[in-house]
Amino acid sequence: MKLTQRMFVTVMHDYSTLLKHIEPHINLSDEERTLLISVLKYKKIKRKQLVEQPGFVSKYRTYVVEGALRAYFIGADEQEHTISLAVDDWWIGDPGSFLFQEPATLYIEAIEDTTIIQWSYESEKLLLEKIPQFAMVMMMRWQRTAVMIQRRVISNLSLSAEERYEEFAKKYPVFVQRIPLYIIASYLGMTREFLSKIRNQKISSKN
Amino acid sequence: MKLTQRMFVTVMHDYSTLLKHIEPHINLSDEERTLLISVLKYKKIKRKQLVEQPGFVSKYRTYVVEGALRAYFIGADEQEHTISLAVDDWWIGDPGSFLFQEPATLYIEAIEDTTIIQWSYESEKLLLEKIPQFAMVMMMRWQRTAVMIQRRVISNLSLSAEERYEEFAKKYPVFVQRIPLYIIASYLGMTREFLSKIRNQKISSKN
DNA sequence: CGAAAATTTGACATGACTCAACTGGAGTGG
DNA sequence: CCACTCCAGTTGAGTCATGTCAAATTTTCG
Repeated sequence: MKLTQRMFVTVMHDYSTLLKHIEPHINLSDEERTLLISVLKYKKIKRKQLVEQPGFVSKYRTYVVEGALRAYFIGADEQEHTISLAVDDWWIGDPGSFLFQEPATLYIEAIEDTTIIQWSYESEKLLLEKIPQFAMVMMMRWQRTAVMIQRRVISNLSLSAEERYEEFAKKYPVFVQRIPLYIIASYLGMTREFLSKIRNQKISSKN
Repeated sequence: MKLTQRMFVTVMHDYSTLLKHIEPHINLSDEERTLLISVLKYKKIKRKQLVEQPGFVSKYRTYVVEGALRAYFIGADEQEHTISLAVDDWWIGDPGSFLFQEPATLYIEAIEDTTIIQWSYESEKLLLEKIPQFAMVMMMRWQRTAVMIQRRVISNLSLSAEERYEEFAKKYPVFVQRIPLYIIASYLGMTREFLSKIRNQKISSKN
């Protein structure tokens, strides 16, 4: 009985989703998998709680097992602007702060109660050193990330508020269900009021 | 005399800027440097000439030795939107097309007569295979790229047209000198006319 | 259940766009 | 070396998409 309890504490966290995320791109030896897992930290975050905030250096990469987080900042206009959203099986963070180990500019906040897995800056160095293919996986990830962010720039440049919302709703139906309107509006670069009007126009014009 | 001529043709291209770009992050053995150089292609591009265009798969990474290129697309609004600009010692491309080897959506066009260095998709695979630290360098590059693009999203979300221009002019004085106004406007997400007005207002208000 | 947070709605304001006409180079060819 | 065209930039008048503000309503959650 004691044994099972200890097992629960030290082993029972479920890293399978994260491993499924990484393993298709890489063949981990048993040692390597053990190293990777040894470095992971499992955390539970309550709704509204902050994972990072401006002024503090970002020490961890954050992978969302389940729940929802957002990254936002407060601009000179004193408005919140949402930079990124992450639900189950996505990553989120303040990449500039982590990369250069300088104070963050973003808040990372839980939109729902959320469970995350993290690894530290030092651990990432270790992983890059000890697992030859790890850099490759990360490279692919960052490249895809860059492509995604660039797509967002493209929408911002060429689409109207209504078109941006439509594209968003089509691309991320999950977000439309789970993320409050005012956050979506701040992600799309429009006011809550205007997004509200867009939504209701759509409904009424469907009759 | 014959010998010098051959040397000119096969050896004389100046890869030093590119190597300076890469080598701080990596210790290349002589073999590795030879491999890298063997894979590079040196090209001269005339003003207005296209390096890539929509519908064609992007086969090369492009590094600008000197000159200026831009990446743009034509939106549903039939307007040109500039996605990225590159002058001396920068990279440019359609990363989505290269990564997934699917048809490009972007035009890459020379703004001035330009010299570039390229390597192919296959070569990149080779470099990743043969040069252990190459993935690491690329990872860092893509990570920095992602951070940069994200900064642009931040400006788009939180700044007015005038503020965006001011930030741009401060950050990239080179571009203000060398890139025509209508391209800068399309990069910043505003019309040529409006940017023209912003510029002239600024001058007149300085008296 | 009650307070706080999120959303909706309407009237009004404005930043940025559209259109159209004009100006001033920069090539280009005779 | 002029004449011509073409492309980039400028300017102004009118318009439209989106923002602002404020109040009413609905939803959420402790």
